[in-house]
Amino acid sequence: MSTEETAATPAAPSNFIHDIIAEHAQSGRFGGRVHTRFPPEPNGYLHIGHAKSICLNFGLAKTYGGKCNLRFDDTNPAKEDVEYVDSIMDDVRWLGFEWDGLFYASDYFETIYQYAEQLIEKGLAYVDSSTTEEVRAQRGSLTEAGQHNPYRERTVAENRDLFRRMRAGEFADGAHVLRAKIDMAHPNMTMRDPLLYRIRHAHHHRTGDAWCIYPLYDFTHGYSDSLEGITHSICTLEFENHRPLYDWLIDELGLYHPQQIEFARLNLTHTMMSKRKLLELVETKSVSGWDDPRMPTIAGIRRRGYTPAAMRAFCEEVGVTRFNGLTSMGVLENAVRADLNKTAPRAMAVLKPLKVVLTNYPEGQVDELEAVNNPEDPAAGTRLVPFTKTLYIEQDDFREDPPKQFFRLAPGREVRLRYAYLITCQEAVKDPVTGEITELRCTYDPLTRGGNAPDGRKVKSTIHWVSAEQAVTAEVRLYDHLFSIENVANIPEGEDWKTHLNPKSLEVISDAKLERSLATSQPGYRCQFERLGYFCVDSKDSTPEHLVFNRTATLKDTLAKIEKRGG
RNA sequence: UGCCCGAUAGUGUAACGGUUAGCACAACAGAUUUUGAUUCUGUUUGUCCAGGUUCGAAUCCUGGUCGGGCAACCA
Repeated sequence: MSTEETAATPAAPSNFIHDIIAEHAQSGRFGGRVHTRFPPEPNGYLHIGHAKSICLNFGLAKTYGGKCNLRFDDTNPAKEDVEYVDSIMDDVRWLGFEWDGLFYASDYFETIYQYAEQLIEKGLAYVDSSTTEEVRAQRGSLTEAGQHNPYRERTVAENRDLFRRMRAGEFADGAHVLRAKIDMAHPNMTMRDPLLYRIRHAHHHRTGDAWCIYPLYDFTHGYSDSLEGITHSICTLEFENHRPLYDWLIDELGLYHPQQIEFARLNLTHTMMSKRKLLELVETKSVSGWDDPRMPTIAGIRRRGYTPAAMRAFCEEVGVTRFNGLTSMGVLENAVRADLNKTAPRAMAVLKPLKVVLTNYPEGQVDELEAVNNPEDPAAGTRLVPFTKTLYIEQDDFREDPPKQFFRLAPGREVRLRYAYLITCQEAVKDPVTGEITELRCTYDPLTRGGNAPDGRKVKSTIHWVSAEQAVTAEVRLYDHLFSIENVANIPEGEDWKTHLNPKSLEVISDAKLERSLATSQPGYRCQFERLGYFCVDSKDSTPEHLVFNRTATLKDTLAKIEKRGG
C-alpha cells in the first residue's frame, strides 16, 4: 500500500552483467533469449570461486527465464579424469542447480576439426613444423614483434595434406602444430598466430583413442559456445585478451556469435583458489584429500558443514565486478552463521572437560531437565537432558584467579548451568604434583531447578555442561584457516608458499563429551554446540561407535575479543 | 618498453548527469538476553590525483598516479 513498503523490498542483485543482459532483453538482441553455461575443465575439484560462477550463470538463466548448460571443456586428455567430471556434477547439484544441457567439448571434436579444415582452405591456418622452443622464440616479446617462419608460407594443399596426416597419426607428438595465420606483430600476444591443434597420442576420458590430435582450449571454447547457442559467454578477466581471437575465429567462419563478458574471479583471505596448488596440497598429503574440510573446494566446505543456502547467499553478497579484490573469509563465515543460527538445533557439548562434583547432590539421582532445541525456531520443540552428581564443564569456563572481565565460574562464585541449576564453586582440587586443576567441588541450589532463583538473585553467566554419567564421548575436529597469512597470492616469486600453511589449521579432540541426545547423530547432521559454534557429523569418518564432528564455524566470541584487545 | 582492463569507508559492493553517496561484513558505544550467541539502537570511516565539459560530475572527456592481466604444444 505505502510506497515505503515498495521501496523496502530487497532489490534483485545488481551488477554490470545483469545490466548488460537486461539491455539485450530490452533491445531484442538474441531474440530475447538468455542462455548461459558453466564450462569447467574436469582436471580438479571445484572451489568457492567456481561456486560464484555457478551461481552467476545459473542465477542469470533463472532470473531471465533462460537456460544454463553444464559443459566440460575437456580438450587436454593428459590432465582430465572422470573422477573430476563426477565430482563437478555432484557439486553443481549440491549448490542447488540443475543444468538444461549437459555437454562436453569433446562432443564437438569432429565439428571443430572441420572448422580447422575450413580455415586451412581459406588460407587462415597453417601447419607449423617448428619445435616448441622455436615457436616461443619466434613469438617475440611484449614489446617486440614476432617473426615469420618459412612454414607460414606453406600452400593450402600442403597444409591440408599435412593436417590430415596429423589426424591419421603419421607423426609423433610435437612434430607439427596447426596455427591460425593472423598477425605475428599484433600488440595482443594472443593474436600472434595462436596454436590451434597439437599432436598428442593420448587416451581421452571420453573419446578414448579416436584422436591423436587435440584442439587447444582457445580454438575450442568459443566454437563450443557458438554451437550451443550460448547468448552470454561469461568468464573471468584473464580471458579478456583472448576475446579478439574468439571473435576472429567465429567471424571468419561466419558462425553464430555469442557475447563474451568477463568478470573478476573471487579471492578469499587465508586460502587460495589455484587448482594447481590445491592439487599439490592433495598430492603432498598436506590435506587429507580434495574434500578435506580445510580446503576451499565445494566438496571440502560441504564436508565442513556449510549449507548450499549459505554458499548462495555468500556468492550474492560478494557481488560481480571487474575489480580484482580480496574478500575477507569473515564474510563467508558470517553467511553460514546467519543460516545455521536460524536452522541448526542446539545441543550441549564439552570440548575440554573439567570434572565438577556437586557435593550436596544425591548420589545416583538423575534429574531430566527440559531444554529448548532452537530459540530461533519454537517449532523445533524441546528435549530432556539428564542432570547428575558428576558433570563436565568447559575448562575455559573456570578461572582460579579471574580477571575482572571474566564472568564465569571461579572459587566462591555462582553461575547458572544452562537449563539446570545455579551452582557455586567451593573448591578447586589440584594435582599435587603438576598443580593442574583436576576437579571442581561445587554445591547446587535445589531451589533453582530450571535456572531461576526464587529469591530473584542474578548470576552474571550461564555455562554449558554435560552429565559425566551419561556423556557420549566423541572425536571433534576443530578447523581454522588453511593459511596463516591473509593474502596467499602475495607470496613473493620463488618463495615456497607451503611454508605459510597454518600449522594449527586442524586440532583433533579425541574425548569431547556430548549430551546424550547426540548419540545417534547421523552423518551430515548439523547442530550448534551451545556457546561454541556450529558442528556437523563427518560424512566420511563418523560411525555410530565412533562419532566424529567437524567444526563448521565458531560462534562470535566477545570475551576473546576483549581479552585480545586487553593484551 | 607494447596491448588490454580496473580504481567508491578497513574490506567487498550500490548509485545509469540531480539522493543528506546506499548496503553487507568489520570496528566502536548502548539496550535486551538462561548461549559473552542471536536480536535491536546508535556512532566512526569513502568517490585515487589534476584539469576540463555542464546550471549540476562518483558518473562524461583529457592527462597523470597506482593496481591487475597478457610472451604454456594449460585452461
